[in-house]
Amino acid sequence: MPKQTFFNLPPDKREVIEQAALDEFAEYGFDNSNMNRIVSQSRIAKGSFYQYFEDKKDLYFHLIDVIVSEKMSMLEPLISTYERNGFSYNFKETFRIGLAFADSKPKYYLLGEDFANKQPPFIKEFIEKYDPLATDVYTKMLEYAREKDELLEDINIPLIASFISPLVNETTIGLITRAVPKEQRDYVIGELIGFIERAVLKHK
Amino acid sequence: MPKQTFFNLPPDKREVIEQAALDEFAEYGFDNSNMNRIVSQSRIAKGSFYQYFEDKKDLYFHLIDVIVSEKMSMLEPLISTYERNGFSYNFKETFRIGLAFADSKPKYYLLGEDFANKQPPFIKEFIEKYDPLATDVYTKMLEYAREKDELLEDINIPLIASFISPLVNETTIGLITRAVPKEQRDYVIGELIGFIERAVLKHK
DNA sequence: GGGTCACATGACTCTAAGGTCATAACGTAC
DNA sequence: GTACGTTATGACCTTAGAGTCATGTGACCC
Repeated sequence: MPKQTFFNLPPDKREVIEQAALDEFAEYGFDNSNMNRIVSQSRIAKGSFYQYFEDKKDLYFHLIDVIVSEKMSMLEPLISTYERNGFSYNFKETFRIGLAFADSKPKYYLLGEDFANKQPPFIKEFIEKYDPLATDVYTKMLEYAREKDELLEDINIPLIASFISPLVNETTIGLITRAVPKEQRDYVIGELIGFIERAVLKHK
Repeated sequence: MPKQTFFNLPPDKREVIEQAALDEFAEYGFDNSNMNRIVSQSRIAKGSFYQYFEDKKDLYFHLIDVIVSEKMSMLEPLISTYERNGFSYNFKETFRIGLAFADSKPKYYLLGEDFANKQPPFIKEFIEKYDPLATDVYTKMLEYAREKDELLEDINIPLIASFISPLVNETTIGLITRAVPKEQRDYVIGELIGFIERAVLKHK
């Protein structure tokens, strides 16, 4: 939590600081962010900063709070009508609003996704090198399925492969890091497979 | 690329170094890893290390190379039979092998997912705080769909919500960071929605 | 047994960057 | 206009940790 001093500041000054921090974190991620840059962008002295916040982490968490609550307040009106509408509508609208939010504040999104994501410079090389490998496997799989006429008609193979890839990755990581026991794990895998099959295969 | 010196080393010495580096990166991630720990775990002098590798990054990339090629060599026999088998079999087997790989070398996986992932200490607090929010939205959506009898019978709502969440996130990030133009974007979103709907909704 | 080459060593250097502190400026009250 | 609380300042401190270098060791050759 920022110190009281921060909340005593005139709003526009606060915003300048938040904006500078946002720019920094969105560009460099937490680990590679730099307090000197943040402070000079904010046009405040370093000492001042430490009168507002405990430390760098405090600032970061504060930003996340701001972002999450802004996003939630954009979504809330819709969420409160979920009950009245069909799944497709709800999903589409939620996605649309989420995307609109991300568009209007791309940096918010980048920051919010920082951990789930990559810091700039050298990670890029990396992604470019290895990412294709992962989706390639699914692409192949889908192509053969098409040859065998198992696939639904208008499946865009590379695109769908790019959907499957993170799904499988996240699930795998979840299973490993949470040390899910064997049976439960088989269950999760079964569900995931069912999920994907329903989405891409013809129904018998 | 590691220097020639590294490849001249007796294999077991090389492996000790690789193992130490792996442990370190898997536990701390690249940014928070520490050369002194790696070096002392490897039981070599720091100076020696820098006779083997250009720098820390060089080591990291080397490990990734090792991992990717090991994983690929585990998958290759299967991939070469994709053509002969059905999608379900291919998918299941690929997943199974991937998971077996991850299980046998959990650290490989953690390292490979490092960027796509979170470093230990303080990120955990974070995830615990905010992650539920995201899947919650989908959970709600699915619950209402069930009430309306739109949902397929044996959908495990929280689990499926946990599948949807990374899917949407990754796609959103992709759209934003790659600055995909409007029409193409609508197309991607449409495909994603179709994908999910086929996987969770009853067919009309 | 000395010369050469490849590898080994760890104390040391160097720098980046987070965080501090003594002091100044400002505002409000009396 | 003096006193007190609050906010501002930036030079400075401190530490962590990546990377270096001068020197040592040992294998092999002639």
